Amino acid sequence: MTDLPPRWRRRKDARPAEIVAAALDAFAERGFAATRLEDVAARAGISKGTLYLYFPSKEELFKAVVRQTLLPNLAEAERRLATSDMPTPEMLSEIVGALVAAAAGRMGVIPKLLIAEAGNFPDLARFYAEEVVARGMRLFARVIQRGIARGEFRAVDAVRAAPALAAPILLMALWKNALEPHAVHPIDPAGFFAAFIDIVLHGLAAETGRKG
Amino acid sequence: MTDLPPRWRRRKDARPAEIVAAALDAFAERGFAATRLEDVAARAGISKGTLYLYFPSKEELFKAVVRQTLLPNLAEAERRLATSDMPTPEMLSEIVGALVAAAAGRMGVIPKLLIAEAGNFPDLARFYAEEVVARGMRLFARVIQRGIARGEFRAVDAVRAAPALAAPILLMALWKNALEPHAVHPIDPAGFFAAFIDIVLHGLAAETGRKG
DNA sequence: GCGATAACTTACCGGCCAGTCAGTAAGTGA
DNA sequence: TCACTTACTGACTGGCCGGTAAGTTATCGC
Repeated sequence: MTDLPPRWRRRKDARPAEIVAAALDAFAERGFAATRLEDVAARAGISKGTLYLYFPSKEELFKAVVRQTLLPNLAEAERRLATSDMPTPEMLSEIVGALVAAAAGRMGVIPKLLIAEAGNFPDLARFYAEEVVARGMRLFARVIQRGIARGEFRAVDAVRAAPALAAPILLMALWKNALEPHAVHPIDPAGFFAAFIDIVLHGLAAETGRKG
Repeated sequence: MTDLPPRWRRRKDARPAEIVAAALDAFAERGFAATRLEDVAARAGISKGTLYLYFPSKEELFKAVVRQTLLPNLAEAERRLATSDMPTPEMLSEIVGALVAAAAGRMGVIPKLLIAEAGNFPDLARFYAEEVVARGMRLFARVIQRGIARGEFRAVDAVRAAPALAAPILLMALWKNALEPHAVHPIDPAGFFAAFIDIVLHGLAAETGRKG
């Protein structure tokens, strides 16, 4: 008679990742404070009580979302940093291009969340500032240095120029994940990146006999 | 005997501006959702009830904060756009420099608030996207066009390059108003801007007999 | 099958805070 | 100085939501 499918299943292993994914979606839409844990639970196909079996509080869930979304991209960036003999302009273009693309996607909501909640989660803000932003800046500075050392770039101040490479990533992350859904005029990520990298590479290029 | 100062004074004219200023501070620290109207009232030196005499709801107060903080800067930007015969590189440097400086100051919290709350205030988000972002992009595109027309810049795609000029403004606004308070490594706004504008101006400069 | 276990649900609690309103006292003007 | 207006106060409330715990049911070992 009652061979209906069970009302729920035990899936202890899969839950945490599903909850984190659901929470990322929910936070992306409404922000941390405004999303109800009941909504997160519903998106994950569970009840609120179950959520508390896996995460002790809303705050800890938030931290898990940030860490788990960020770490794969951090690892990927590190991997890319691995030695490569390609010319520095191409290398720079590849690294920044990959990050701009990632920022235009799902990962881009993380900066948005962190910026919004920095005041309420100082430890997370410091983690992000040091482990992500500062690390990224060092990476960019090293790439520029490499170009200078190899005679491909002018002798600019690499440390001060590094944020200029981070800026388009941030712009793309926030535009795609906050304003564009409400805007009339879209930005084409590929076109924007092409124009940006064109200017930067021309701007950094070693001079070959011009005014100076 | 009781010549104490009065417990409060009637200051109908001054209240709204004071409340908006207090709210901007409070929102800047904790974000919109997490700030209590009682805190805003205390900062403004009034009671919560008084606040409701001037603003019908927390949402309307938020909108007033955004509009009143933004409009003076918009007007200033428009004014700067006014005809000027200086060379385009200098003009570009002045316009972007002024905006980067403004972003590093008080006005910078507005992008932060809007980005965080875009999902919850679609009309504000659209207003900002169209009236501020899109307008700024058009301004930058026009400046680049001007440089090209006068033979000072290479023939780049002005519309696609425009966001590259907006990016450092955004970076500065969010860095100063969200992450820097929790970070160890500061960014020097002037140094950053100098490096950025150096690269961009070199990158846009008309070619004078080099490889191509 | 048949407990035993633990993954999951549901109903509930308590604190917090936006928003209200009756009352109070600063100002006004005659 | 006194009657009147109104800017302002502050105690209160109603609903919302993070968090909890008692109860229910899938699953697994025997």
